[in-house]
Amino acid sequence: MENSYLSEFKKREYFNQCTNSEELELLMNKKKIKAYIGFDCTAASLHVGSLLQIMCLRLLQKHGHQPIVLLGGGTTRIGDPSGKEETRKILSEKEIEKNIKNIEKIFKIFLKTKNPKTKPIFVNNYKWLGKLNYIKFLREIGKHFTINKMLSFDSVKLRLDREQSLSYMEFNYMILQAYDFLELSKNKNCLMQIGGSDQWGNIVNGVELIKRHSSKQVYGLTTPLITLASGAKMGKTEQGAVWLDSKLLSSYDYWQYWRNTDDRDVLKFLKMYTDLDINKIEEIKNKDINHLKIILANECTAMLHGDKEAKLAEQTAKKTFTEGSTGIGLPVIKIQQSQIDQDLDIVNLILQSKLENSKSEIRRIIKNKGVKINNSTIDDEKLLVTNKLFDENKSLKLSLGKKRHIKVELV
RNA sequence: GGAGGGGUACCAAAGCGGUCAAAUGGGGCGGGCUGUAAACCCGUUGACUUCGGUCUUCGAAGGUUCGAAUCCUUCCCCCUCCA
Repeated sequence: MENSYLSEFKKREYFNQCTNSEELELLMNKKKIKAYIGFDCTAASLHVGSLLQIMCLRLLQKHGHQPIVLLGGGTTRIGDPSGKEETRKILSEKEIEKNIKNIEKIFKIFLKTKNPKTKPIFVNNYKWLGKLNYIKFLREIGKHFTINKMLSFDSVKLRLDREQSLSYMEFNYMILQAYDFLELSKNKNCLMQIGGSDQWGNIVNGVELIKRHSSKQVYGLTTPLITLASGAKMGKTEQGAVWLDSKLLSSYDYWQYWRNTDDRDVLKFLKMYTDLDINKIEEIKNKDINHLKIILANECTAMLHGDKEAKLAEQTAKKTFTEGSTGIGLPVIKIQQSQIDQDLDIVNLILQSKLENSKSEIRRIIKNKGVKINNSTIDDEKLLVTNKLFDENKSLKLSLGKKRHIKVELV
């Protein structure tokens, strides 16, 4: 009992609601089950906002249960109205397929794929939703839903209350998600669906549909919406989304994201986003907070990018922030000698680095003493980049503010 | 269908013929303090610039005017009350 899936789920603060906590606990102690989470494929990759869900799947594996990853090729074609104020844009089939492939790769990093009993099962609901027969669907599935009830769900009610249009297509989303669950319960013997708290309504619908349709008891479990101590939502920064994809966000930047966690969030994040043992976290929780942040950053980065990258990011951070030198793990941009010959100035150099994309903004930062080359403040916005600025390895450190550092290499 | 109120920058919200690239607050960015935290303090916050200016922006399109976010016309959208 002590170390069951659900108890650890709760200890790690993943728990928000469950359709039947006690029964599920008993069931999961008695046997290993399959559980699924559905992921939206609107974007080309996943970001930190989905990480909690991924951690739930990892936890399933840890306790010997098997995760099913539903990549919603079908439902992405519809668009979940939950928590949305407006109709989302609908993607083309091609884009969705591409996104699914990309996202699947991410799961293969986070989830263990060797053990046949716990390796993730990937499913795409387009496989069954794509060939639904409308009349048959209405007769078999539709009869179990009352409009009265559907209208009472927050996702629908909110839109109607605000007199914002909700298309019939979107209105059907919850039925399709319920149908997904039914399909997985029938064909994969899936007994549980996990999701964010905004999915509660959709999940309950599935549980009820399965009960009516197949007289089977299945369960729903939700995680809370994670907000940062600052009040912001998890996963977004001013620079953009915190992607779980090295092509979209470097391991160094990923490490930095965790390293910059608010003091008040550190313990929570250690529990939620690392594999560290709960008891161990309790033991170390009074240690120096900055040390804990480094542990957090290392654990999170290692999980996604590997130990090596995590170590490198740590060393680079140490060199950059503590010693003020240039760490080898800093993101690099390359510039051509010919550009220097053609009088490349500091503003255009920064523009090329993509650290900022407005010349006015760059000039402003220079005026406010925010730009440094090799740790010395630049006060002339017309400064030309010369070979003298580069060291013997033909590189130079460019800094914007205290946190944004980049290495410029001359080729 | 009838009567009002409103759409202003990333968000909220003032302005209601020139001094408006547009008050103020939040957010962001930069600096200071510190611990790559929070809080706090200072600066900054449309784009481009040869730093003289130039261009684009107050729901959309037209119009009046030397001059419009501000006045007029049409259209679109939102809110409140009545039916």
